[in-house]
Amino acid sequence: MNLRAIKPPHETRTRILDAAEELFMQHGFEATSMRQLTAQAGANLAAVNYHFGSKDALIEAVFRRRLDAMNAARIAELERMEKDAVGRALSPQQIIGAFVGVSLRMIEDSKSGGRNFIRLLGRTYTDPQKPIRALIGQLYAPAMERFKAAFERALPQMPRDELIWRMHFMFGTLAYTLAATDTVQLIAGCKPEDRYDARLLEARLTAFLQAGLLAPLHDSADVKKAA
Amino acid sequence: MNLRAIKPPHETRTRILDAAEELFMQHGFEATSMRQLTAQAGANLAAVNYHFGSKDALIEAVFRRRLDAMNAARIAELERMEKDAVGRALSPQQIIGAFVGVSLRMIEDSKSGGRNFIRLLGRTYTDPQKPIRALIGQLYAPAMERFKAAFERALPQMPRDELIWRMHFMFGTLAYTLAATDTVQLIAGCKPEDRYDARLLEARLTAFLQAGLLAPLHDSADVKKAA
DNA sequence: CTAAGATTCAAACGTTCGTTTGAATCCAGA
DNA sequence: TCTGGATTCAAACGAACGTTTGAATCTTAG
Repeated sequence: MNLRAIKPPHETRTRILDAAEELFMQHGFEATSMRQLTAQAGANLAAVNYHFGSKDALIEAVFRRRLDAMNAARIAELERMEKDAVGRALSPQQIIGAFVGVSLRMIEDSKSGGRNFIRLLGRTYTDPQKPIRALIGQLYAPAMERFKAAFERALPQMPRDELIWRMHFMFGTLAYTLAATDTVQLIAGCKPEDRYDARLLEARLTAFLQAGLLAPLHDSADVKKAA
Repeated sequence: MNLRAIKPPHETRTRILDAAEELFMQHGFEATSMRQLTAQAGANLAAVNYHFGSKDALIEAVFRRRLDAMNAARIAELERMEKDAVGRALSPQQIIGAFVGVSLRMIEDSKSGGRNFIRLLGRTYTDPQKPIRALIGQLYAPAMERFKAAFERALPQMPRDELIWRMHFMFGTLAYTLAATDTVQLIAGCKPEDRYDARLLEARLTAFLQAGLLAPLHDSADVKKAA
C-alpha cells in the first residue's frame, strides 16, 4: 500500500524487463545479478523466476519484446516504398534508409528505454554465448531475407556473394555504431554530444553505407581471378 | 617428469595466455572460470594468481601480449609507405590497407593462435566492462593518432568531424567483420569457408571501406545546414 | 651436495550466484 | 463476506566462483 506509491505504475513484469534492458546494457548479461536487477526493478528476488522461469528466459524475453516489432517496422517501411514505386526498383539509399532508420529513430526516444535496448542489441550480435546469437539470428531472419531480396532487385548486376558480403559489412557498421555510443573513444576529438543527433547520424551513416554498397567491383574481382 | 612429457613445451605463463585467448574468445571473460582455464592450460588452479596476480590482470596481459606489436606493425607499415612516397600524399587505399592488413593477416596463421586473439579483440571493442574498453582504447591510442594524421593529409578537403565519423564507421566495420567470423549468420547463404580466404576478404573489405571513406559529402552537409 | 629461490600442488577460504520453498498477502468473482 | 488463484515475500539451498594458504617439489648457483 505505502510501498505501492513508491513503485512505478508499470506491472512487475514490465519493470523487470526495463531494469534488465538497462543493466544488461551497462554491465552485460553475466555481470548483472538477479539481486541487482530485482532491486532496481523494485521487485522481490524471486520475481524473475516466477514471471519468466529463469535468467536465460528473461534475456530471451528482453529481445523478443522489441526485436519482432522492430523488424516488422522495417519490412512495413520497405513494402510501403515498394507500393509507392509501382514496379520500379527501389534505390539502394531507400532500402538502406528503411533498415537503419528504425534503429536510429529508437535512439532518440530516451523516454521509453529504447536507447538502452538499441545499444544492448548492437553489442549482442557478437555475444560469445551461442544460444543468444542464435536467438538474434532467428529474430532477424525474416527481415534479412526481405532486405536481401530488395537489394538483389535494386542491384541486379552485382554478384550474389559480393552483395552478401557488402550487406555483412553494412550490418557490422550499423551494429558497431549502435553499440559504441558512449563506449570506447578510439579516436580522440570525437564529440560525444554529436552522437545523439539522430538525424545527422543517420545522414552520415547512410552516405557511408550507400557508398560502400556501390563500391566498384574490379579490385575484389581481380583477386578472385588471381586466386 | 612423466607429466612433463604430456605438457606442451611452452612455459606455464605462455600456456595460460594461449588457453585464455581461446576460452575468452569462445565463452567471454565472465563465463570463463579459472578452473576451466587452468585445466586447459595444463596448470594448477593457483597458477594464474601466481603468475599474473588476478583474473583481471590476466585479461590485461592477454591484450598487451599482442596489441602493442600489432599497432607497432601498423605504424611501421604506414611510415614505410610515407618514406617511399617522398613528400607525396598517400592514397586512402594505402592507408586503409596498412590498417586492416595487419588484422587480416593474423587470421590466416591458425598455428600461433593469432586467429583466436583477433576474434576476441573484435568483440572486446564493445565490451560492457569499462576498464577493459579503457585498456583497449589506451593500447590503440598511438596508432589511431598516427592514422588520423595520415588520413587528414590524404584528404585535406574533408571536414575534420566528418573524417572522424568515417574513421569510426570504418573501424566498426573491421571490428564486426573480425568478431563475426564463425558467429551469427544473419544473412543466409553466406559460405563460411569464404571467410578464411584472407586475401579475398581483404580486397572486399578494403573496397567497401575506401568507397565509404570517399562518399560524397552533400547529404550529411544538407542535414547539418538544416539543423 | 646443499641451500635458496622459483614454481607447483591439494585443500580450503569466504562470497556470491541462480534458484527453490512455503507461508503471507493481494484481489477479483460468487 | 468468503474463497481461490495470482502474486509477493523472507529465507534458505547447493553449487560455483576468484583467491589464499602453506607445504611439497622442482631448479639452479655456490
